[in-house]
Amino acid sequence: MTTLLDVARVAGVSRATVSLVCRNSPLVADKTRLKVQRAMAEVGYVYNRSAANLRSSLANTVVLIIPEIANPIYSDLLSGVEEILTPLGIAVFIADTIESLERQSQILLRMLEMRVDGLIISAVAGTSPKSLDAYIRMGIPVVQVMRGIEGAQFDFAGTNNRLGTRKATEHLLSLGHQRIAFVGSAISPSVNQQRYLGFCEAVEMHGLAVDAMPVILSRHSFNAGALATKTLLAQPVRPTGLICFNDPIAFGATLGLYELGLVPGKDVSVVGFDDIEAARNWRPPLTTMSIEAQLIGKHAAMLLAERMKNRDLPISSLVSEAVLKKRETSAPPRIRA
Amino acid sequence: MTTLLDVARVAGVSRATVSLVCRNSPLVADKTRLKVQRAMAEVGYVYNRSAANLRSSLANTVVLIIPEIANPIYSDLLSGVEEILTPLGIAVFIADTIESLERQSQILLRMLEMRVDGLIISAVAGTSPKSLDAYIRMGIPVVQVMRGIEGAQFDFAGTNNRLGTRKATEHLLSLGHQRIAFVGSAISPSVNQQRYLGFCEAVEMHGLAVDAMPVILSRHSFNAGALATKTLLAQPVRPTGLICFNDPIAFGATLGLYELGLVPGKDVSVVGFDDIEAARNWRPPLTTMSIEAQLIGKHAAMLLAERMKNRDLPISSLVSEAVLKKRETSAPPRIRA
DNA sequence: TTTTGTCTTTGTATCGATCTAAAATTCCGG
DNA sequence: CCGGAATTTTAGATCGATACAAAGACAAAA
Repeated sequence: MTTLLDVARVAGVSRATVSLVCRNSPLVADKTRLKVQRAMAEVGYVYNRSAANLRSSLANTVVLIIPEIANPIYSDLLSGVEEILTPLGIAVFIADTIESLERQSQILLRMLEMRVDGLIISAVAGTSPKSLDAYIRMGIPVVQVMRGIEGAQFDFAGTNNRLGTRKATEHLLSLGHQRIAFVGSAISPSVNQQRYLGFCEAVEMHGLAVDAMPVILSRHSFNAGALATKTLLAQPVRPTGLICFNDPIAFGATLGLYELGLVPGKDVSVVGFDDIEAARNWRPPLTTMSIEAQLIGKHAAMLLAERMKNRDLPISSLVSEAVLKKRETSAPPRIRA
Repeated sequence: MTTLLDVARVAGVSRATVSLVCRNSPLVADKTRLKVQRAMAEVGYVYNRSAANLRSSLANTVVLIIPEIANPIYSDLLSGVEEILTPLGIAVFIADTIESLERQSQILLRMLEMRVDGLIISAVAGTSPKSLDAYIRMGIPVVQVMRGIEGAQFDFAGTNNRLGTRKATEHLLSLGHQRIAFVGSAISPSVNQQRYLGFCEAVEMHGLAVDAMPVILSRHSFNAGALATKTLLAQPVRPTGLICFNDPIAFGATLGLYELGLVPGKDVSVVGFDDIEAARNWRPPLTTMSIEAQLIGKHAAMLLAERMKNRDLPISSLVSEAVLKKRETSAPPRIRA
């Protein structure tokens, strides 16, 4: 295994100089730099980050902790994060907690032991702020993304859920729908609460009774969305529009409609939430609220980068607004009420 | 920041003893171990992995490099890998190359610099075996998964693609289908080649003409699958069954059928490949070939673990057989030919 | 009591890069 | 060609855990 010393010997300079070249410091003269780089190539030198990290306590590494890697919004989020951090020479690792508190604390400990430079976390429901105390003690910046931790004092990047569903619901109301169902989440109670509130706001602002609007909770799968939809449409008075908690549920809803011989966007309108990539590739293309996950990722990364530069900044939130993507699953209701 | 020395002082033992406790060595007496653990808790000690890694050149870390994190088969793969490696005290990191050779080499370099203990890689198309030479030089074990690298001498875990599509096609043939289309991949030429071969084999073994079977290539999106399907069904002689390259394309195919007013599994049969979680949650549940990605993940991890113990083992492959998951999108053709 | 052997514990050198402060070199105007 | 400033380079200590060999503790056997 070759080290700085080997390179130094071949290049005929000191260890310290080679180290400076590694970190491309402006201190070294161009001639020397070239000589060193040639020597590095010659001996096949590979930088040892553990050693560097031990001495400098800078890992140039940030971890993105997400609850469910299979959910495509997190890959959008990741690409936003990388867009900001990669040019800064920071590597981004991903860790998947699979919605398990135990796994999450394992991962948190591991990252602490690795002395990562920062954390972007979409915490599992029920996470205690105490589980991040060690990070505060060690001065490692933490940014919350998408999901906040109750009672935690960290920067946050996310979307305005309440406003988002309000806009979605207003869209259907303005198309003339009078009976709109809310297909909520049985998985993320806190976010669901916010999104349901927005739904209620829109309905009330339109002078309709919230009680008249059916509500059902669903898991985040196609099948669950389809079942929920079939249940809703089996009721005596059918809704003409569906506001879904997220896109996968909305996809399930359209599948459920097809099974009932109904055409989404013609017989019943369906609106999703998130705007994952599949939404624009759906048939028919799904009307949904875009949270612009990639932008949220950029926000989170920017907050983290700022705080890495200066830990005394006041805590801040970057809450973006979801925008309506009107596609083909929403239209005026067939029969005006 | 507290170190081994701080703990040692509080516990009244030497630094070396504390180090042994960290690695829960059986050498320390139970009484001492307890004393040390109490001291650790008291001073809030956090293990420093960079220091440990520098000295022992053991990172207890393995990286899984995948080309597309949004593809759900990789999350199954990951869970299989973790099932094997986590109990061994090895942390698994995920890195996403987003099908970019440049990003892949960045990541490979980074991992080398971190002196990870092993690599499981599903390489980007066009990867040169040379890009892994440094790993051979440094004696870091590498296992290929799902996709092989042309000309590389590493262990491999994956599925038998040819046999898989052969079985899928035989399933439709045995149901009585005479005209079956192959909806291939425009993205992964090498895997597509293998899968198409299996399709041809089945057709020929059944005494039918391969030339009579329509073939079309598709990207891996719902939309592309739907379009391909509509193109196929616009032909004068319609296929009664579709063998799709993977599940997302098959999903697209069912959506395309719905748009044409046809019912998947009744009017036209659709068979997918991979058996991602969404397949059993699809409406109707999708008939598909399960590659058991989780099992493949376990295989890859086992191969890696073996090689970490002994680098002189002969190179080996673990190729598993895909199994048919007969669900509701396949049935005998409507009109017998 | 001494010897032997098993269990535990420890002192010290070491891993490879970085920090610091100081030394060496170069540059330039006078 | 010199002095002083600016630019480069360097020696040596250091980060925190681990390897190794050797020492200490203790019980049982002689």
